[in-house]
Amino acid sequence: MTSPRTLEHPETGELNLDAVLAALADPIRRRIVVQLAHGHQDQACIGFNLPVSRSTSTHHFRVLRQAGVIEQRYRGTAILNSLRTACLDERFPGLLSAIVAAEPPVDGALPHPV
Amino acid sequence: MTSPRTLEHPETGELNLDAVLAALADPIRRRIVVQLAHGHQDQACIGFNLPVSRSTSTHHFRVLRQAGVIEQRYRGTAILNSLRTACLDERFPGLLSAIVAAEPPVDGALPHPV
DNA sequence: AGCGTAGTACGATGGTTCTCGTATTAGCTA
DNA sequence: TAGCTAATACGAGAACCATCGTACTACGCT
Repeated sequence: MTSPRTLEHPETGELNLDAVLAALADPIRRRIVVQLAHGHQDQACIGFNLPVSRSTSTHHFRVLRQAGVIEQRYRGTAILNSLRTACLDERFPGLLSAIVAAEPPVDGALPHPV
Repeated sequence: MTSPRTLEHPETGELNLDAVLAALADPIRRRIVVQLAHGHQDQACIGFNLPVSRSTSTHHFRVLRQAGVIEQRYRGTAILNSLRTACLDERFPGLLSAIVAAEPPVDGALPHPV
């Protein structure tokens, strides 16, 4: 039996405003965040229907995770993504909600409604 | 008499979250914004005591202006900078204050106190 | 074992950004 | 006019970033 795969996440106290803002400055990454904020917690990467290739998608999810914006955990072959709302709000109160509120909900994100 | 120099600013309705977040993702630019927010409105570029060369400083102020974060207007040979607080709050409510609040006040920014 | 699915690793490419130094412009003042 | 100050223009270098395709790993299912 091999050890289970793990993913590195910064702790709440390590969250860095530079990294968080840089992560959220990209429209594709903001789209991911908005979808997570609008009730699509624990969705696999592939469910976000992003307009980029799989490898680029991996890249964007990794940037969000390393900045501490999302949490990713394995589940079978997939990865479940969730927003680190509480951590972000502790370190940078109001930031996430301001950005999510400024962004319109994503259209056509889910081809087959859940 | 030559026509007075002018500087291009985006209108409130043209403010774009991509550009604003990218502008605020840089620590030097955020330092400028924090100083402006903490009561140093209408300060000339040179008064910010930034740890970069003059040309780099010009670059950062231009990025902030073109993103619509600051307003710049000529006054003699200098440029007076001010935060576009109202515009930003209209388009992206709570964003600016969340970022300013997340950033500690700048130490040693003003070598000779005003 | 074999196959399919979800995601990663790697290398490459093209574009953007941060940084600088030097030369220059605009306005003020002596 | 000459000199000073504040800022810009321009060109260059280095670093970074988004994107892709291909090859690969890990897991679940049949």
